[in-house]
Amino acid sequence: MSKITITDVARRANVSIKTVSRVVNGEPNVRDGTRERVQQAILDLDYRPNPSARSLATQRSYLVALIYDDPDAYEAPSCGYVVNLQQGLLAACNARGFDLLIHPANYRDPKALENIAKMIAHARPEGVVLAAPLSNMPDVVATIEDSGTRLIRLSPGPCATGQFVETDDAEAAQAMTSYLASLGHSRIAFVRGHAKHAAVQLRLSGYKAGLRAAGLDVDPALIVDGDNSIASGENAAAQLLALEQPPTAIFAANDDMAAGILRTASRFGVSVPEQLSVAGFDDISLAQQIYPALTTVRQPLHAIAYRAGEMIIDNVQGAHEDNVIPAEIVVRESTAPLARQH
Amino acid sequence: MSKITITDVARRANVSIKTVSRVVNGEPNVRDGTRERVQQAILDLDYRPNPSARSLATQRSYLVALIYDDPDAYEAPSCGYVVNLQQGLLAACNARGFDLLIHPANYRDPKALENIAKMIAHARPEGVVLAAPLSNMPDVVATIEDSGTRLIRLSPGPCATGQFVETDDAEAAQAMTSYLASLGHSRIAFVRGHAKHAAVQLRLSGYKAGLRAAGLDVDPALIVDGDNSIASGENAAAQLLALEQPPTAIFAANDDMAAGILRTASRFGVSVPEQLSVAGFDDISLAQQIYPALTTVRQPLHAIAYRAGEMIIDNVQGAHEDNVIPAEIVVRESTAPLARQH
DNA sequence: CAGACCCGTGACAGCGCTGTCGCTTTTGCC
DNA sequence: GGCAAAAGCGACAGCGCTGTCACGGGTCTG
Repeated sequence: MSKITITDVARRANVSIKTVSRVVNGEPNVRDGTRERVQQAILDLDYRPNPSARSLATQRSYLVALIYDDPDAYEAPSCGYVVNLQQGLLAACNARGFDLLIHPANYRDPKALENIAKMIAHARPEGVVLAAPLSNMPDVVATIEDSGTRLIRLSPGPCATGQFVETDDAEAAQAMTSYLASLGHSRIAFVRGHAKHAAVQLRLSGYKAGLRAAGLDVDPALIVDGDNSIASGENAAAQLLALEQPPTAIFAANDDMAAGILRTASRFGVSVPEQLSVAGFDDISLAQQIYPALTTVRQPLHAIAYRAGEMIIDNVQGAHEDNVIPAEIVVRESTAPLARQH
Repeated sequence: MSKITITDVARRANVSIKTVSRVVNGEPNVRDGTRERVQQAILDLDYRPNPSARSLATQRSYLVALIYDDPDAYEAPSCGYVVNLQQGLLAACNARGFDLLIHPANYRDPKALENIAKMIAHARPEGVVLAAPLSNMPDVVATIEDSGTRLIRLSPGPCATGQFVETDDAEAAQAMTSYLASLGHSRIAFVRGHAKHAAVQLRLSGYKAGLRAAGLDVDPALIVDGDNSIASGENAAAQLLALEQPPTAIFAANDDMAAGILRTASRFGVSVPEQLSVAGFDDISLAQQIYPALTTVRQPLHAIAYRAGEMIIDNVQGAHEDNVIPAEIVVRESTAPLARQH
């Protein structure tokens, strides 16, 4: 329990506490010799500035809050999303002497907004990073903005105002579709996600763009709805596989649905990837745990969160293109070239 | 940006700031009328005490730190473990006006210990909750104890000293084994986990006790090693299924290995649960996502973490039995009564 | 070489809260 | 009714740090 204060250091280095403060904070106007003397004293005494005292004096909290949808709220929790964001943001915070506050919010809880407001009023973070899907919920956004706290939204979807960091979902979906087409598939189906998640629309249009780029037609029969759950993926696959001309590849707007597709394929006796290629989106941890491991799109969550942290702490505005972090296609076992066996 | 201070409240309620402080902290010796007047003023002004000022004055941080193994360090990240602990601890913290600091530590990083020490010296949490498997690493424990910070270990394994919270792994494993036996299985195999995780030993002895309780013999051929990874589960299952007299049920010491067993069974054309029952341990999110959904043992992680938080914040010692939280068997699709079909 | 200026440093007053102590009422009791 | 004890409340000094300002001495101008 380090009880060493700035006064102890000052005494040992034979300077005033203000000079110690200058050295600690890297302020100018300290002679090199003095600076070294102080630094030595700090080392000798193992002095650590008291964050509370500093906060009180500077009127700053040195805190960043991460608000995300409570994973419990999902049927199939995508903890990986949360943990990756935490790590990225934590990295940005720690590098700058900030601490991270995590705040899971269940948006179906009527008190969620109140809890957010309470947290902000209590801890007074200098900025809030709002993860998807909360990031495109107007009331959540409004609650945070009303508090006067800096807000960075993560993948808020189209028409977003204010500051945000995102991946280009449309581009990523297009790339995946192109990849599928490059494997020889021409009947590529798409399973849409929950309409509430704005990214879903972008993924759909990317899918369409990918088809067009490959010279393929968009067949409405090959586009079916899901709601992001595993179960909805199962249903969608059942619907698609029952088609007169079933697809040879299915691209799902998220990994959970892709997992559902895999399950249905297994039930139908359709082998993946031999008879059917399946691709997902998100690269949740499940993607590499299921069999066959899922080809999917990986969002650079760590990088996104890190960038958001930088924006808050370094108070940068950032050119728009700096805040679009490119996604990456991860090819695993669930996709393969079209077998010419008919 | 609430700039309301205790002085504003005092002025409005016509009392001294000290009395406001008394009301805020629920101290005695305030007349009911005065108390109400102050509370009304607090409400009117929407006053929130400044945590930094309070910390500075009380010499306390109102912080609890959760240190856990960086999920990135795993091949198959068990994010669910981390997220559940976070939530349980957060619940305990928030209920008491505490904040939570999360600190992922990669134990293979040589600077991990240094980082932990740095975090503690910087943020000065009032207590540290150390998650497994870090909780039974002597150097990690020593680092935290050296800092003089209160430490609560989670499932530290046998021979643990100091304060800890755990589930009775042996009892849970015994219960699962008994359950399997009650389904009619007599050839029940066990896949051990990574030797480093102390809980693994307990689970094995629970398995043996379960067999004995059911009047079954322990067959060494049915006990194989794994290392907690999916791949090791695959290998173990391959080994077991190749036996002259293969088991009709396999109980894996964790869910990842159980998932691997499922994969191998699928490759071998052995249907689960019809021809083979499979049980896991941990109830990670994967357990309900794979097909067939896994029968497993659920650690009450939320409750464990909540209890740890209580211990730190309320400074309770706690009778030993209060700190053993019972686990629960979750029956899903991967286990079924033994088919009498030979 | 005088005046203007900058550099390096320290004294001191807060930041918003709690702990201590002392003073004034009220309460309890014979 | 009188007195001790307890209750109710306020003044004030910190907690450890930073911001402001003042001051002495050196450097730069013309």
